Amino acid sequence: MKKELAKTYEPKEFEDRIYKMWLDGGYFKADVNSKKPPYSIVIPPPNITGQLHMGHALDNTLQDILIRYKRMSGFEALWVPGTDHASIATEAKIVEAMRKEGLTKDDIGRDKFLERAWDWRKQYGGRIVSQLKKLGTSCDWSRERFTMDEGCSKAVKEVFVSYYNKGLIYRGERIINWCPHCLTSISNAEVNYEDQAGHFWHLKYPFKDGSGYLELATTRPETLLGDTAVAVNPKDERYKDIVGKTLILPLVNREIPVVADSYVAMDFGTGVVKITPAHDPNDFEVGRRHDLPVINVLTEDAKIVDDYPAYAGMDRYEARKKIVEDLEAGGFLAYTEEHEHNVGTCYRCGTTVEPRVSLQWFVKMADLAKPAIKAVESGDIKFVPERFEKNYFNWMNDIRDWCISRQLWWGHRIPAFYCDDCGETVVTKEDSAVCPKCGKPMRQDPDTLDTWFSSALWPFSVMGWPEKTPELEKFYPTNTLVTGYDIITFWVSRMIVAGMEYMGKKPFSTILIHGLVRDANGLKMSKSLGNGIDPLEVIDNYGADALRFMLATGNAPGNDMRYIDDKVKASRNFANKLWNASRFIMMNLPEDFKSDSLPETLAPEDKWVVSKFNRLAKEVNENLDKFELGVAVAKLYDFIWDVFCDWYIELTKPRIAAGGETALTAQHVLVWVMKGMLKLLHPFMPYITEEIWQTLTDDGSVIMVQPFPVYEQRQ
RNA sequence: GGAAGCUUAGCUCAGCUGGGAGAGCAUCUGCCUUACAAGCAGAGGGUCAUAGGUUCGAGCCCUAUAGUUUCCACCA
Repeated sequence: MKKELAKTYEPKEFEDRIYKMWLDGGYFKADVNSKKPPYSIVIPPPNITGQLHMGHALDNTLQDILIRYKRMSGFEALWVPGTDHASIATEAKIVEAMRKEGLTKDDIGRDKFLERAWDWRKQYGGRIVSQLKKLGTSCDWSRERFTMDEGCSKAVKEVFVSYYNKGLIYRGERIINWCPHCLTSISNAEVNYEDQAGHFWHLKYPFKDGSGYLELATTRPETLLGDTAVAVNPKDERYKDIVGKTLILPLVNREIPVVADSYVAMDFGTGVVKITPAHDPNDFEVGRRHDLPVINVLTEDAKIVDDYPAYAGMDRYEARKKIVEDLEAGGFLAYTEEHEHNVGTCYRCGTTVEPRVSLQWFVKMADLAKPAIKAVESGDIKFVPERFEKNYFNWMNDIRDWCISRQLWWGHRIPAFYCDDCGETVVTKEDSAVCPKCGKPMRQDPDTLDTWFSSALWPFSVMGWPEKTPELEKFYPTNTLVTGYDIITFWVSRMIVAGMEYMGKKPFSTILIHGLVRDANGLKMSKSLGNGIDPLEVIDNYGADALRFMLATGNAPGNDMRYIDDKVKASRNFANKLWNASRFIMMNLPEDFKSDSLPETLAPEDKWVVSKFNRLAKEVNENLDKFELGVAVAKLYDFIWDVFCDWYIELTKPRIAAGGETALTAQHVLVWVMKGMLKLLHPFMPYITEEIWQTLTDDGSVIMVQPFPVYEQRQ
């Protein structure tokens, strides 16, 4: 007696059971010694602070479809999972938790802080992993990695030291983006610009010789305190005579020169710019060209420094208000106009960033970028869809040096050591250093590295680099990277750079780019809007298969999609249809039915459905090979519902009722096509196909390791 | 300032290298027909944004325009 399928499709009844069966069976594990051709994917590591959201669900569904397809198609398929330590995000969580206890970082010190952070990671870092499992992801969990585990940390040190020795990393005093809330530097990739309504204050700076005023405009009057010059364009006839004259800085009474610099646009504002080298990137450059002093007027949390008693301790906006009042009172304010301008904000916390001069570590990008650009230009690495190449080239061709030091404790500590006695610097993989000049113990740089520094090494650090491992040998370069377009500059570009530099090989062949999952109104899902849909809730309501199917349907690579509940419902209904079709077949099979192949003689409708199926199998393979997952899934839907259920099954009913030879033939064809459909559908809907397969075959076989149908021609 | 995407049925979207205008949901009609009402049979509904062009033939290729979204750069 065959096993029976439950009367109704209840995914909750079997999804967890099946996932456990796969895990216990070791079906997700990849074998480095396999003779099969390799196919590998490394997961974009989710933040340990994260909870599974729709973006993860989409990203990982696509990866799982590919990896299951390849695994069934005879490849040794490896999908390496892992998580990212997410330095800023995690540190912010810990700091916030401590704040509730009335503690600060300085109160408890670095070691205790890190203890807390690791505890936190132990407690919550696995959360997202177990959530990923609910989706049905067939990652090789025995190879799970963490960007701060021993191996990845070793890779980070190795790269840092080697970059340094090659002269590709330097430390220098530069103007960087500073987040006054996170209290750390951030790279220019981590700054988001947004339009904000503001003002344009026209100020009058008096000449020292009493010959009147020079009018200029600014959006940030509070930085006036740090002005060390005023600039005009050298070609500007209006101001030819005043270059070289001296002005008296209002409120401060500092003497500052008028300099000529081509950076100044003649047709904007009054054609006169106040120069504040410490608080504006362009002014910083002008200052360097004219050898101007750099006067910092803001503290790290963006308050006025003590040097200006009238404003000391005020935050930048408070100071702005007061300074404008004082300027007006002193007769230095000509007039004010409304002005919309772009303001940089921290991508983590949204605080307006403050350009700040400080000592930081940088990676020199220009030379490193060249092979990375070439790898894409030559077609060695392909973006799907292709148009995202432009995005990439745009960023890479105009690449700036990458500020990699962060004033944070959670992360990879910079392996640089300083001698307080003689100022010597040593960069080493060792945990401590002794000054080679004066023999004294050295002090390690307190800063940590940008999170993306370790992520950039991910494709090879997870495979054991810098050791020479069989994993690298077998599975590097990886085949496909699946990620969102929002992360091309942060992550994709830097992985290509690191891969080319350290492996001498691209990190992956194809980059499959997907879009965002938006809410039903087309808005970005976000915590602050509260419009996020929890994938776990959806799975609870409709099953993981329905969610996966929905995410793969009606969506072309690189395009955003909307989450609409009805779409999941439609997917669930489809699963239900398949469920019932298989029930129909099973309840109409004879007791001792055995079937491995098609009968010799087929009725016309049998031939028709078989030929339709073969064509489907061929096309699904082709579509998957071209990453047209949405097209493949639509064809499966159409075949299963329309061709198979609505037509073929209906045609078999009278034959089954008639019994005899014609019934037996129909039964064989029904089973043969059903098994083929299940296999084709398995990468998309792994649970239901496994459940039906095991009930139908009842021989202990597992669908996830069955050969994927290619073009099953009858002999 | 530079670049890209999108505009197809009431709604959400597919449509691969140019030759049939499609799906789901919604609407309307009739069905609880023992696989499935999470369903079945059927119906209505589109100058494929606009204007030109290439072609035997254009939703698809080219040019321009409009609306919309996004990315990059950033001028005080």
